Amino acid sequence: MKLSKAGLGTMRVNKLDEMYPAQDMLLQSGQLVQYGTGIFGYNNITMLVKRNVERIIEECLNEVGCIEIQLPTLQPDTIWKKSGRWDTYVDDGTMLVVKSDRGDLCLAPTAEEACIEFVAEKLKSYKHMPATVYQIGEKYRNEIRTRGYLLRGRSFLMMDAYSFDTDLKGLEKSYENVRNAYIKIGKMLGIELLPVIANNGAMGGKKSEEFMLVSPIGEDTILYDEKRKIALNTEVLEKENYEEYLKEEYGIEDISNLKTTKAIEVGHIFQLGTKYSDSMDIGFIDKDNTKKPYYMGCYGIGVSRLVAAIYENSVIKDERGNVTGVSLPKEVAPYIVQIIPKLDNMEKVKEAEELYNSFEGRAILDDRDNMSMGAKMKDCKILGTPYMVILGDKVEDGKAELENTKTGEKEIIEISKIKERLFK
RNA sequence: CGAGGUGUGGCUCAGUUGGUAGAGCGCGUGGUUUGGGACCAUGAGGUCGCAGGUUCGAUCCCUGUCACCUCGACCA
Repeated sequence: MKLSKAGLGTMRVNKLDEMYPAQDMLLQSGQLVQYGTGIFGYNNITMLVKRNVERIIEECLNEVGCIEIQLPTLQPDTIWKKSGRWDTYVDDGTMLVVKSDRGDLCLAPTAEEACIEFVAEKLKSYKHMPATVYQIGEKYRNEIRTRGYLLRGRSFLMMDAYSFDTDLKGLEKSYENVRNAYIKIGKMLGIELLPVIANNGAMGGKKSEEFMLVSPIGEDTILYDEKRKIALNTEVLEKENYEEYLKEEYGIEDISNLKTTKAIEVGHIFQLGTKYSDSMDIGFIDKDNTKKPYYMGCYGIGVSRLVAAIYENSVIKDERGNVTGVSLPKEVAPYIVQIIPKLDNMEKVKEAEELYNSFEGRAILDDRDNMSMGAKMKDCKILGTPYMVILGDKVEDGKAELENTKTGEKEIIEISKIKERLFK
């Protein structure tokens, strides 16, 4: 991307939101555009970060045998009335209802009903299971209280997966399978996604864990011990018989000496059991030729929330603690390097152009004139590009200064070796 | 839905004890600049959220309304 043609508008930012500096910066620099409470448009870079996150999630789920599908976002009230959740969600205000002359519809807040209808015609026999399907799509919830820009909006991108098994044992296996994929997703994203024991009450069913990113801006409070690999959401303690729940489902007896930490919930996985199969009366034919309910699991990842969390987790500060920008993890950064040539030096401009081309779309060339080098360096950090290459008078031809924007480390390197260095 | 707060140019905000508005940044033009947010000159851009009321006159006072933000119950 050439910045002179990017139409990014102003990048200089004023005083930033103390709680969510990274997202305020995105808004002020035009990388996010707000349309209303909890409703945002994405500019090029934020959109591409989101797409990279999607791609990583897809790869990890595909690897463990999940099948990607696409369910409708606009859904008829009929399937929701079948499960009994229409009235619940309409009454509590989370459901965005669309009235039409052909009946009521909703902008789906989640898709258990749609998914079970989807598989009902396909997973007819025990021979067709286990099966896990997933989709990545926009979800809508008329949140009574939105919060933290993309962290909780009324419209958000969510990956939702649903597993179908013939019995509880199978469900436990499918659950474990997706759980492992989630852990890998965290690794691939370059962040630590921590499995945290959650209250299973909300969706019904047995086991339930949340995947959290430890962060001071998190809404949730967790109890955590890194060595013993125990983490649980404090809301579990509000549960009746929580000791029994922890022991039976997770084999945990001792929860003393856990330290308290704030965390952002980016994923949640549930063993639903037969709840929806029963309420909607949908199932399969088992070996003994009788109809039985599916054992179902459901698994979510808030993709847009994850994007927000990654940004907030990537802020860089100056000595005085002021936020000066972000440095995205290489794993999700759409542009890995930002090239800043001294424009009145034709040799440097030529070198910059060649380097830019060699990155085949993964680099930003700052070719804006009438702007100081220093200003461009600041802008690099506002866009979140992980590396900066400066081609100026201070280095001889054929060499450049390479800076890691996260650590601030700088080195003089031969231009021909930059690409290799960044992709190793 | 309960409690608080804020609406003034693209962004951050001043201001008018009531006489229809300013700054910095950004944007346009000409020129000088070019290594961690340079400068000079010049220009464009606002029915002061919206609707009523009081007043000779309202962006300012009153009432209503809408939008947005923060805190509670809900959630990826």
